[in-house]
Amino acid sequence: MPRAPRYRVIYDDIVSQIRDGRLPAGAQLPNENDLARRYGVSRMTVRQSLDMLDAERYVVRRQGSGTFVAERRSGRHLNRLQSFGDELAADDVDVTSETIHFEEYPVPPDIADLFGIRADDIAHRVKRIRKVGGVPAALQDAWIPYAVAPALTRESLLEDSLYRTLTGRYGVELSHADQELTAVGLSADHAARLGAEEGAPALESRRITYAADGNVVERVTSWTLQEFPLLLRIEAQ
Amino acid sequence: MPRAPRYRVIYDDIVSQIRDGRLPAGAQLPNENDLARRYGVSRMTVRQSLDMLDAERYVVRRQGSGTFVAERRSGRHLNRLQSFGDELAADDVDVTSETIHFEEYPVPPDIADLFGIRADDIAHRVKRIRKVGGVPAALQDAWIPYAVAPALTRESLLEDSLYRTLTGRYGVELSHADQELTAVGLSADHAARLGAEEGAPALESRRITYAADGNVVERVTSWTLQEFPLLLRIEAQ
DNA sequence: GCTCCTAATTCGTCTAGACAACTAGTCATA
DNA sequence: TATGACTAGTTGTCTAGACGAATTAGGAGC
Repeated sequence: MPRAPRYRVIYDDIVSQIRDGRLPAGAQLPNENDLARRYGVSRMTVRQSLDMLDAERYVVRRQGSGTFVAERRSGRHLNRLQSFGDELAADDVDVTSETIHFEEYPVPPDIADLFGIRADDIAHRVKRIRKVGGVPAALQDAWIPYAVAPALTRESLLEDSLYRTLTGRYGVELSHADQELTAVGLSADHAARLGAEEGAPALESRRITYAADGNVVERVTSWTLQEFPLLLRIEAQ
Repeated sequence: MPRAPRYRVIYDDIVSQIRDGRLPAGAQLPNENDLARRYGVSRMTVRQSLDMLDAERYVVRRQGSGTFVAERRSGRHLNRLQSFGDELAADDVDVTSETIHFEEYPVPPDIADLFGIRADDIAHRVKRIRKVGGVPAALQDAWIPYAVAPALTRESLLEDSLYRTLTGRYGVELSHADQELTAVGLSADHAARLGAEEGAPALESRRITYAADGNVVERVTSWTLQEFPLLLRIEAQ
């Protein structure tokens, strides 16, 4: 593990303060000069951390006034790379997961190509139903290269999200994800699993997640029912 | 028009070079010290411009190697706030627009509240069909406060995108947009206009665009057929 | 009470450097 | 021919300031 740059350490520290409630929504952060003194860095370095926090909507900056912890909106926020559960966490709803399929499976050629392995090599394949307040909300079909998480078990997916398992247990440093969104009609099989009608409209998402070293970490296709919108904020150029 | 900061001027200049092909995809930019000399600023200021270009995928930076113009993927890129046409511009397809409805219309209460005007005040309402290569791809239903673009005409929408009309002709400085995505089945009316079956799955997007001064600039609901995916890149936290 | 002005506070922009980390070559050597 | 060390070039990180722009609180004057 290479040592993280200081602005990253400061960013992580403030994120953890926001996550665990030490810095509640709406709270004002110490001003930039104070932060610089406290962390023992120059103001420019603190600003680099705040730039990241701002870009990811953890904080709102107001010139002349201060920097404040952002209020969260309801829905699934797509601006940060995070688990399905975290995306919804601010809603105070119960997000659960039911694994309906878990095996090590020979990969088809397109997935093999994506993962940079040989066709018919083994990868994890996990299908899960995500429920919100006990109601099925989405179905996920994930491929994970065996090398990324050799000891992945059905149990390890129960207690924690795949994202936290990968980043925590396997030390994978995530970089970014490319996501493709379309509307589709549910197949009979998928509809049955989600308790919906065949052909019911659903949001199909094909996501490829990359690690910091450039390797592909997972390829997930998911179908989300229309009652669960995705939220997205786009910055002006 | 307040004078733009230097990093923004440099950003705009490089974007325009990329847009018009002077900097083609894959080309290497001058190094940061060169750019600083050319624009007569310090390297940190150039880096601020490059940070923005990087965040919006205009360029890729490789430590030790250089900064390069990014290759574009096919589809509609949602990471930047830009017009429907610009989202698809890199695909070398012909994006056209057919205005099927244009009038000044009393706003319903929810829109009035959003715009900060009184219910039954007047706003522009524009419905358009967007076509890609002559084929209907999406239907857009937009509300624009009268005050934002008092002289908006049907003709002005023909020759240029709404975004460029607002930013160019009316000097509106855009800040960001909040977007909500769901899958829906098309209504009979919408399906007919898009040449699709009633109930065909479509991506419904409800977007609210904000100006830099905090005012709402437009509220657009759009329905996109399933053949035209949206692309999105999500950064790790 | 009210308005206007001023001062303090805060974030925004920008400088001119320094050194570290990384990449892609070149060149000597086994 | 391969390998490894070296080097030039590039972006990454960081400093210690300076001044500008926006907001807010408080006081002076009415």
